[in-house]
Amino acid sequence: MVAPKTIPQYRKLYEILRKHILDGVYKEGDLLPSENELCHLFGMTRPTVRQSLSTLSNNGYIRKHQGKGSIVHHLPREIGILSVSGTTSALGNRNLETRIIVKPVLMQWPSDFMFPLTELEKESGCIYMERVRFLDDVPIFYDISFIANINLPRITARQFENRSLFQILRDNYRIEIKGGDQRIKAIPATAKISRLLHLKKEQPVLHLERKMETNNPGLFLYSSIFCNTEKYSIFGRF
Amino acid sequence: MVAPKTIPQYRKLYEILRKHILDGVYKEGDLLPSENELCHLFGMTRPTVRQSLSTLSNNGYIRKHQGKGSIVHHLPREIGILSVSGTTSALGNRNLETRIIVKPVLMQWPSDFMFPLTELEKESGCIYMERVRFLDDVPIFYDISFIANINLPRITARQFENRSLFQILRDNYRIEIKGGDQRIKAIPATAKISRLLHLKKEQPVLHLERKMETNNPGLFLYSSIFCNTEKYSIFGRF
DNA sequence: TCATTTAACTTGTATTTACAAGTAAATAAT
DNA sequence: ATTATTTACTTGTAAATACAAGTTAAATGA
Repeated sequence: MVAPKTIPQYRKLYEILRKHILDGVYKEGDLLPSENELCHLFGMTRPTVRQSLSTLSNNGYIRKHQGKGSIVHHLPREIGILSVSGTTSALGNRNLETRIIVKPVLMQWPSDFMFPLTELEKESGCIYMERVRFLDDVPIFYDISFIANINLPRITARQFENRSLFQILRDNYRIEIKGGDQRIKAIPATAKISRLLHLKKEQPVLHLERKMETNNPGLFLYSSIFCNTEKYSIFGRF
Repeated sequence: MVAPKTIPQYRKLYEILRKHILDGVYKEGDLLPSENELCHLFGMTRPTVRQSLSTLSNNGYIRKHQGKGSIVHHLPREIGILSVSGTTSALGNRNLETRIIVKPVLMQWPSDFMFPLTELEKESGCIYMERVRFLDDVPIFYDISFIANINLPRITARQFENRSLFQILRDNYRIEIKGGDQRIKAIPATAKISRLLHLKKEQPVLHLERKMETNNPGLFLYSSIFCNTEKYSIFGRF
């Protein structure tokens, strides 16, 4: 683990309020304390409080209304960075499991890679792995990940089962995802995909190709994700 | 048309920089003028300039780097609020066309509507329309729209061909989209969808169900969108 | 009683000031 | 010539202050 840097005040308040919303202290439709109340409660000035609320708003946790206040928005449940919301069953603490199909190995980048690569990335090779994620014992995501092998010592030796790749990168290498691009398509399931996701061949699956940016400039994470959207949908905000 | 309210300074600067980026004055990878330079150029203070840049960053037009500056990010092409990016051909000024399948009509909401509705919405009924959007004469989107009939006089009489629904709402009713939720699935094309999008039956299509929030609290736009993602992908940021 | 006005809240916009922290290029020392 | 160091720039964080504008409920008027 790596020593954390000093966390700014607005970030601390953001994390506190976010946790309270996710824990149900503030429920959907509730009014958050006003900006001035938060100032007094946490000993900050209004611009600092407003920065926290602005980030919460941008990330979809609240909606702000001039003259009224900040109202808690409904809560997406996140898996990795993907949000899913069930189309049939109600939200709840579902059993979530990750299974490794191909353990992390160091290899060359595929020649027809889905995103253009820099010279540095090409030279470094990539760490490759395949996982399937289950929700209530139903396979939902088949995830193929690529990371450039830049300053990631001993990563292939680490335990990935039931632990988020993002969490390992944050705890051990202090790498955080800052954002990214994605392409979304609907494709027919190949033989391999239908086998892994327990689908019939040619059945429609969602295909996401993602490039994620990190706080380490020049280091990107790439994922090709196949989703079974028969029972669950991908949920998003814009 | 409705008289516009006063537009805040940070919004003006946002629009100027956004237009310059879209027009290619600042190209991908370029460094924007520094915050202090923008202050002098536009006669604002740094917090105001920073608010513009922060919005640009949140909307994916730039990426900020401490110590370096603001760097122009690549540009997705937008159709309505959806962004598409070609998987084969290069970006360019494509021929974009909207064709009405069902003209706007006032009707009751479907009984099994995709989102829960408020009492006010149910009472008001909805304005319904169907459109298909073409890119280079290829049908890409089949869009079914629903709007609650709240304070929208004479909307069914207006011209919708080749003009964005969002633009009409903004110009005539001063309604702006502030954000929204969406569910994404991959489904097999029905007979109607395959006919409209020139696809084989059962071929995978992307299905988006969107609820869009407006600056008018209580007024939402709903869309059910079917996308042919064979040649183009839906492009997004997170 | 009912409608209007007022007052007390809320968030939105904007200025000014100060220092911290990251980057890159010019400068000095080896 | 090469390596450190300094310096000058960049964005990040934070405070204190002021007024505008939207919302709500209490106070006031007819």
